[in-house]
Amino acid sequence: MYAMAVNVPAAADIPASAAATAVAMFDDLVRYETRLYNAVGDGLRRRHGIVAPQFEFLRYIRDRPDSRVGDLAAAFVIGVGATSKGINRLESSGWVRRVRDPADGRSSFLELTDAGRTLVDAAEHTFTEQLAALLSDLLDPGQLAGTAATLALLRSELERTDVGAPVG
Amino acid sequence: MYAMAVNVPAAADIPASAAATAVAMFDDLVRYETRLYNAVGDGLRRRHGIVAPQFEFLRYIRDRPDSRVGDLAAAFVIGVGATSKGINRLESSGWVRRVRDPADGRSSFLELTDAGRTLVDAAEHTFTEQLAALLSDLLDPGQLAGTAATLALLRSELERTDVGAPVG
DNA sequence: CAAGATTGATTGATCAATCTTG
DNA sequence: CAAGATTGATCAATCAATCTTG
Repeated sequence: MYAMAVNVPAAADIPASAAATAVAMFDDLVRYETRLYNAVGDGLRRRHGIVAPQFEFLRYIRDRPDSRVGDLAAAFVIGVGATSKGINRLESSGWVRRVRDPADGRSSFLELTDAGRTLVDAAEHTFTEQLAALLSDLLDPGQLAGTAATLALLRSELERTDVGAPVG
Repeated sequence: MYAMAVNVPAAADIPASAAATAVAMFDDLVRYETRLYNAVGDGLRRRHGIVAPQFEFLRYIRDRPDSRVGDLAAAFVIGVGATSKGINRLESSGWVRRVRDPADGRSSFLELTDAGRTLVDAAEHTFTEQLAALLSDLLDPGQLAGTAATLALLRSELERTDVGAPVG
């Protein structure tokens, strides 16, 4: 039913050294994330002409009205400079608008244009479909939920302690 | 004993939609990987003057004698051009040598210099220590092993089907 | 002066084209 | 011509400096 499902290791399979497991997991995590991100990005580029970070920007802006450049930078763990330039490109393409905050002239609210909204809604179908094929179909629900919960925990720990944040 | 350990979700906690879980997991996976990679890289840069990809290159070459540029590109899922330039930088720094393959003049074997070996051995201590602090200490052994096994499975599936490979 | 964002300079990654050797 | 690698052009991320507003 689920392709290549693997069982949770029994106690005997747990390596003596947690550090060695952590090093191996780091490697698997990084290479898996790279390939998965590439694969999803390939599909988005082929079908919609945008790359993965652009899709993520558009979706974030769609789902969080009144978000600003700094909000995106924090969410995606990249510098505000890179974020500002990314928004420039989305604005040039006609998918995003900057709207000056009347209450604080230093920053702008970001909002989608009609074209941007149409695009992100279409791209989201591709995105979800691909993740289902590349992820859900390979794991049984328990594995998926368990791994998702662990990653969410690890992520929240690094966010809470502000580890791994970019410079500026 | 283990900080913030989380239990494997019970059946009732499993969301109805696997696709929604996959989308959420993708987000946690990508942001966690970004922060973890940044954090590890920060430590390596501060203590040893190298960035994370450089450490990974050096360790790969140390552990796999007679490896070539194409081998590293495949292992790290980046283009051969980027790999070649990365090796140029490591060679300029005096940590890596290219040795022409006598049996095939098109490619070179990569090997560490003495300085490179000293560096990677020292950096590996930092690397392992940081991963222990950022990863092992947050999870109980079962969680760690289970998540590691799942990530290894997912990675091997993408590698087997050559999904998410770079262009050139 | 602090906060938010933008800009400019450098570095690094990607892609395509090229070079060399099998 | 194919395989392996390098080079050059372009694009994007980073970091630092600057600008503007609170």
